[in-house]
Amino acid sequence: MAATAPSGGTRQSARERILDTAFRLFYAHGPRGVGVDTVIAESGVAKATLYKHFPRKDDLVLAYLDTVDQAWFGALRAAARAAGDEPRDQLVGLFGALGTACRREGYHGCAFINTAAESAPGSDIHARTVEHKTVVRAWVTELARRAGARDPDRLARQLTLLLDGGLAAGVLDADPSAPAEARAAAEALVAAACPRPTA
Amino acid sequence: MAATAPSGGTRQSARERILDTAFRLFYAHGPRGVGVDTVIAESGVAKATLYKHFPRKDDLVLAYLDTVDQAWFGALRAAARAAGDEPRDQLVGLFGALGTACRREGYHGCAFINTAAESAPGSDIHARTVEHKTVVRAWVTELARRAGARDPDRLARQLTLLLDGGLAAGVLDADPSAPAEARAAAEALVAAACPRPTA
DNA sequence: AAACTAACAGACAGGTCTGTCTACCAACAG
DNA sequence: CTGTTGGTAGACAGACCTGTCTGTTAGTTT
Repeated sequence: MAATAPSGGTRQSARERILDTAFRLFYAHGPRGVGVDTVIAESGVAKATLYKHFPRKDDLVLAYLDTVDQAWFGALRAAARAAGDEPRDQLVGLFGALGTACRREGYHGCAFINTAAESAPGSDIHARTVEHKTVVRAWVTELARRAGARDPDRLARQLTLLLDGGLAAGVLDADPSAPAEARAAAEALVAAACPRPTA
Repeated sequence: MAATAPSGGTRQSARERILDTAFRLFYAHGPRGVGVDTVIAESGVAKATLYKHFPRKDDLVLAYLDTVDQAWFGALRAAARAAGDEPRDQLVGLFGALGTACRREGYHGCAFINTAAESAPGSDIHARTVEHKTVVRAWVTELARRAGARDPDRLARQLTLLLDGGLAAGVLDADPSAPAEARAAAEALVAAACPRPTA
């Protein structure tokens, strides 16, 4: 999801260099589109070192997904908090993270959707992508509940659909109107689903 | 996007067999996840024959995208028509295609989003996926205009975001609640965007 | 009958992929 | 001084990838 790579000012350990490089390359080309040799070359690490930290390439992909999960979920929470204390406002505010991500150089849609598209449905990697979406939706559901939504599950599903739509559109083109319209639609849906205006 | 493969009852030509097989395999595993040899083996065709009809693998992928485009766009139009003559109802009705696709065996999300995720942004293939989404959105925009929407572009953008969200969710899991909620959200958005109720 | 067309069958080249292995080096702890 | 830890450098195996090439077979047209 086009989040910032974890940066380190000081000299990084081999593990960190591998993860940073993998993050950058995997997000840009998809895990399947990047060979282990490329990660090795660009991170300036020995092959044995990479395979010591990540015995199989899939382990590296899972670590990459964990990194993205933290970054993106963090961005969503930050955007929600920035919208104020009212859960109702936060439900709309979290779409700010979408706009921020979309404007970032090299934005290429949702890392989880993109990775899920190229992984087998039963695999560990696919399961991890599903898990991420489940956790995010659970968080939105809780927010919807606190916002007094008539049916929090329903509102959360609708909002995450919009969010995923905005992210999915990002893999095609990074048109900034998508996040803006997603936010506007979210406002309408929240207004329709929460009985009494909080203010 | 999980549309039906073109079927032929009689003996198919080599070209048709190649396209049908490519459709099935590419949709299930992604174009990059299927080797030309596999397409050859499963379609029972000689290698020279495949390369005669499709000089490069990319040509086969483009033909695959054309097939999906026809099938999915056709399904959208059919679902819209099935909802009646009122453009307003058609805007909601087109989401029926999402539910139908989602319930199909082997449903795996949107072929265009999935393919775009694994293709380079400047490539022919990527351009074709963008073109498809553009055409669909233009069609929805026209529908929104005929429905008397205050801002047809805006409503179309919001509805296609929902549609893409529903399709993107399909690559994670084929939960049938997603299409249902997408449709419900579409109803709310259409109601909010079209000034006077038609009836 | 002869020529042409479409397809089949499969070897082959040249490249890339993952993952394993050997050998070496530098820092540091006891 | 010696053993351990963490890293570098790169050869190697075995599989798979795309795309080309040779040769054969069957049906159709002239």
